[in-house]
This record gives sequence, structure tokens and C-alpha cells, in this order.
Amino acid sequence: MPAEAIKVTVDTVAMAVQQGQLEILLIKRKHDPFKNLWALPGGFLEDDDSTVEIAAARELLEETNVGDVYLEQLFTFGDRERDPRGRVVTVSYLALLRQDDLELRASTDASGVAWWPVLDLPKLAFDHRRIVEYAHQRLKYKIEYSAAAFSLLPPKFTLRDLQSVYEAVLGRSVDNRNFRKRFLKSGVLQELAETSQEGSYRPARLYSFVEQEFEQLPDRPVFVF
Amino acid sequence: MPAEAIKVTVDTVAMAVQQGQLEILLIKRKHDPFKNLWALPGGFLEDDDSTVEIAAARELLEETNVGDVYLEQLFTFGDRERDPRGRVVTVSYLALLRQDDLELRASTDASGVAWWPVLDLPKLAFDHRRIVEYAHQRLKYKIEYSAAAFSLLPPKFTLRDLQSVYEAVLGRSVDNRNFRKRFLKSGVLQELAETSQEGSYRPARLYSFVEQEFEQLPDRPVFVF
DNA sequence: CCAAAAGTGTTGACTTTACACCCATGC
DNA sequence: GCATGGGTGTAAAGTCAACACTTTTGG
Repeated sequence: MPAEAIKVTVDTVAMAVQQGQLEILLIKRKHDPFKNLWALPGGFLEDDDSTVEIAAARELLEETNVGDVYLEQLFTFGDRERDPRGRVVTVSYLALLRQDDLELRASTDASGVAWWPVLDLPKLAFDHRRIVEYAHQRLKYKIEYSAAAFSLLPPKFTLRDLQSVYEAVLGRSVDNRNFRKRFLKSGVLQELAETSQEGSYRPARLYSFVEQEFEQLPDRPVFVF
Repeated sequence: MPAEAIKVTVDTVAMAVQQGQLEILLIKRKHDPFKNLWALPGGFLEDDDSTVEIAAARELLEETNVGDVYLEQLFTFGDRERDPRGRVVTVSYLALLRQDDLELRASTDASGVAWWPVLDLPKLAFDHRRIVEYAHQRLKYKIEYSAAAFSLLPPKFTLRDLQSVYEAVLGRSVDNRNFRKRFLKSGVLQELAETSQEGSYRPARLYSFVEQEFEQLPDRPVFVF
């Protein structure tokens, strides 16, 4: 039976916002096919993985040292010619990382793992470019009706940080008065006593995300700008 | 390598609206496991299938005689215990059928294929219940911002037909004045010269869907009621 | 006192919702 | 002429988009 020959992999588009840019985590391939090209972190589904999502988390941790992360299944790509080695069906995932997780990861290993701006990617292995585009589109939709933005931020953040996440993901600027009004009215932000001091100018108030309040919001699209 | 043992299947949730009810197409299993239980139409991905979607279309046609249908990938389920025969990862699809296709299909074969109301399903094989629930939720979202409803209708339909599709999918009634206003204003409906005569009362105007106009609509959520 | 980013309100246009009666047809 | 589903408008509330200046801080 031909079905025997089919293999299943997982690939993860791990996204973060850094200095106002949306970036993804890539690894440099050490073997053929596509040796020396950049690719998404991922690998084969194994019998030990009780779910496909756990396989994605395992591969991400093994290859990039990133753990404890928001993961969401995106799409399954299985076109016959997508892998020169044979029929490989890949289940793709979106991972959203917080800025402060980023620090840890630089430690991984200097050579094979790097962040790349989504808008300026190198040539990618397999059909990974297509997967990245799909992930980017999904995040653009998702940030408008879900709490996805908060997975891209540390626990305490300023309204400017939050707005920068929206602008990086959507790829355009948004009106700061309307933006603040909307979030402050929504009730999902907890104003903290602390402020953030970044330079020789007015310090910004810090906020945290109140998941409880988010769940009680009326219906989807919540944060459209 | 354990990955060798993994198999890939496709399963399709084929939905249609009939007499105001949302129904799905099920087949009765002739073999173990889950012999005599109802299940989604589907089967193994084969090397001849150039894409996974084509595999889903092929299986749907083979098992239910349904062809030429809107198909959309839903989600990939791959939990270790979902199939007692071994590790089977299934890529699920949503199919939307038109009422008038339904007629043809009754012909298929009296025994093993049947329509079941989504709100009153029999016990299903594998994790197919979960797949159906996922599909139903997706369709509820999708009908509000896409032209999905028109895939559930024949080429000519009344505004009542259209509204019935929304009510069946959403599981609640909607205000008919607002509903009509919205659709007539949107420009996606072409008013036809014909009317539909169903009984001893006023005949209803027939409309057709203008895909072109739909594509030019501003942005998502379009048809929220 | 200067530079830099934080923070703040109003208005007009548009969209959404709620709501009840007359119309056209076949029998 | 009656039963049945087809078809229609308005007003009030709420939401969205556009727009520019003052405040606070460190140096």
C-alpha cells in the first residue's frame, strides 16, 4: 500500500516583535536537501509525541531552545513535490514569543539559529516561504479578534509597546488616540502603579493583561484599527 | 525510525441545509474498527493524489458520489490514541453542498450513506464527533465574513432561502428586515426577472450571487446579523 | 529651557438594532 | 375573502475615523 511511504513532519513559524519589527526564527540546514539554506524549525512526528502539537513544541525546543510558548496549528501542506525525498506531509504551527524570552535564546548557539525580519527573509528551504506567508496572514487576522498581541509582549508593558506590536504585525501605523481609547475602554488592561523609564523624557505607565476580562468581551472582532 | 509507521488519512465534513436544518453526510462503516458505526467519508492519502485536498475530493466522490464541491481544509488531528489500528494523522476538510446536488445523491446506494442533522447525530467512529464540532464552529464564523452561504444554495434562490441558510448555520433566527436590507445594499445579489412559486401565496423574487461584487467588498466581517 | 515621547477629547459620518404592518397570490 | 409567506422604513443608540496640542521628564 503506497500510504506506508508517507511521512509526517511539523514545522513552526515562531514570531516575535523586536524594535518594532516582526521577526521569525529560522535555522540553517546542515544537511541536504537544501543544505545551508534557512528553514523553519521542525522535524518528524514521533510515536512518543502524544499529540502533533507536542511534537511541534518538542522540535522547537530541541532546535532553538524555545519553550513554554503559545502554539496554534496553522495548516497542513502535503503537495506531492514539496519534499524531494518523498511524500512528506507537514503540519505547520504558529508560535508567539515574548520579547523577554528572546534574550535567553541568543545563548542557544551562535551559528545555526537566527531571527529574520518577516519583510526581509532569505531564500527558504522547501515550501517554507509559503508557510511563513500563511502564518503572517493568520496573525494579521488573529490580532484583531483575539488576545494574540499579549503573547508577543512581556507581562508588563506600556501602551506604546502594545501599539508597536499592532503596527509591526499589521505593517502600518495606527492612530494613537483611537488605539488607547479602545484598549482602555475594553477593560482588558490592568493599570499598574509602576512606570517605565526609558530615556530623558516622560515615563510611560505600565499595564498588564487581564485575561479574565478578555474572555467576557462580547464577540469577535474586538480590536480592529 | 518510528516515523515510518505513521499513516495519513483525509476526512470530510460535508454540510448542506435541507428544510431549514443543517445536515452532514455520513457513511456507515462496514469493517472494524467501529464496524456499523457512522463515520465521516474519508480514507488514506495515496501517492497518486497530487495534493491532500485532491485526496479528500477523491474519497468523497468514491464513497458518496459527491463531486464538484467547495472544499476547505479544517484542522489536522493526530492524537496518538485516535485510531486503535496505530498512529493515524487525519487532515479534515469542510465541504459545502448545494441543495440541488442533494437529489442526485440519494441515488448513490440506499444503505451506507445518509444525511444526519448536525444537532442530532448518531454515535460516531473515531474522534469524528470532535471533527464535526470543529467544522460547525468554523462554518458559523465563516458564514459571517465570506460567501460560504452561497455554496449551500442553488444558483437561483429567494431571500428567504438565503436567510434560512443563515438561520440553520447560526442556530438562531435573524431579523428579516435587517437581513434583506443588508444583502440588498451589499450588491452581491443580482435580482432576476423570475419568481418562485411555492404555494398559494405571494411568489418570491429569485436572486443570483454575483461573485465579482463580493470580491470588491471592503473587508471582513461582511454579513454579521 | 529643550528634546523627546506620553498622554488626552470632540465632532460628524456611518452602522447597527429594534420594531409592526401591508402586499400578492391561489384556492 | 382568507390564509400564507413576501416584502417594506424609521428613529435612536452606538461605533468609527479623523484630527493637534499639552504634559512630563532628564539633561
